[in-house]
Amino acid sequence: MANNFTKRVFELVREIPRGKVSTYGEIAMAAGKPRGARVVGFTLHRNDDPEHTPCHRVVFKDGSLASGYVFGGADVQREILEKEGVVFTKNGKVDMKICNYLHGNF
DNA sequence: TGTGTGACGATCG
DNA sequence: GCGATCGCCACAC
Repeated sequence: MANNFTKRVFELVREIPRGKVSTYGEIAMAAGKPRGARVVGFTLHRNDDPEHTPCHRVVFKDGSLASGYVFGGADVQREILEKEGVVFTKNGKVDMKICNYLHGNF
């Protein structure tokens, strides 16, 4: 992690409790770059500290799971999240109303 | 130092 | 409602 921004991203992701998720956009906003959602994704892709960086808890703003999930695939990611208590809708997306950790946390 | 790229997100047609 | 396009910004080369 070179910048404070990147550092903040990992810090925030690590801060997500079990059974909760967050979005790239929310993390980017919380890290100080409201339009840096893309950078968040790219940063997590680099994944400096996979041991303490639960990137499976980071999803799209609409609740969709990230593409190219490195831990095994979108199906595995959904399974892990369900196991942790994250609620999924019948659309196969995360219920952001319940599980969005940073929702209204600004 | 400059250019290209991408785990996003919003807007346009 | 869905696909295509643009903008954004850190990082790799």
